[in-house]
Amino acid sequence: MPRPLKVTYGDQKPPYSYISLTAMAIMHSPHKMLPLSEIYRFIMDKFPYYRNNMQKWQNSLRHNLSFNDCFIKVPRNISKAGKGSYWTLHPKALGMFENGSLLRRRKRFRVKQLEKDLINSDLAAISAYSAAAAQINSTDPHAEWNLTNDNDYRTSTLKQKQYYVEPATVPLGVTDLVDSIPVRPKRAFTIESLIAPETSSGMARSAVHDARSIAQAAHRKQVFLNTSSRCVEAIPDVGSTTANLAQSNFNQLMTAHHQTHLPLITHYLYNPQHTLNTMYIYQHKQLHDLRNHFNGSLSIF
DNA sequence: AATTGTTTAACCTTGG
DNA sequence: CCAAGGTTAAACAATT
Repeated sequence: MPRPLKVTYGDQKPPYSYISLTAMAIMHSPHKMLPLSEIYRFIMDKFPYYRNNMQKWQNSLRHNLSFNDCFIKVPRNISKAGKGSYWTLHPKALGMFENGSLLRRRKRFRVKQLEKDLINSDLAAISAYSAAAAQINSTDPHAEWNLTNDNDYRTSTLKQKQYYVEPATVPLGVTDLVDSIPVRPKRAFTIESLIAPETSSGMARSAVHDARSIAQAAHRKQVFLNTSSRCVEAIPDVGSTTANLAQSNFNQLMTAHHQTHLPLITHYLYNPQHTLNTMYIYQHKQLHDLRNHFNGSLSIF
């Protein structure tokens, strides 16, 4: 769990860009995604400077959210409460400040239009799932999954939520899939940790982790093959590329994944390093509901 | 009506 | 210096 920022700047303008501030807010949140109002709140809580001239800097911040590819807008149909979407970081944008400066990045983070389109189609699909699930069942049997009122970075911890429903209530195989999602090594989004270079032992470990990930991905693939007929049909399209994905051939991944029409799930199947776990969980709940409702047939795909 | 999001455009700042 | 990154302003659409 990210440790709280202890440095205060009083009335001084903190030496962070809006992008940094926003990323900090997101990374400190329990689900690594926040609605706009919570981003505001984080910044104002941590940096008194931003308790003034709110119209001005909030306008700037919104500009940054829209303008920069590193921020992804995640639809919020999971519950009707609240307005606006959630904002999260593009998984590949985490190295944005690797030069150590939180004021100015070495290079703007950009994604190609193709990838943007693919992400957007994912998100649209999530919306569709959410809408369908909401229609199916307005009284949510798994309300504890809702993100509503659970954005508070001050009180929440990651362990507080049982993200995974009890095994008995989950279709066989899917639990395995979810449980095997690798937990990202924790790295607090603080000045110190961002400036600090990766240790050599950390590098070595990540190589090991990489190798293990490939095996895990293969296992997950098998599990998933066993759980969804649609997947059986879809996966052959991408089977030949899976071995290479640890080399992070992301375009290949995205293309393959797009063909499967299984938004985000394939991110995890084939890219164990993927960091949008909150999005996955979000999606998974919808899948779960739909799976139950359609009694396994999942014609919605 | 207020909030949220998108876009354009000018200006300022910084690193190379 | 200058190109790229960052800030600010502003108009406007969309959503609730």
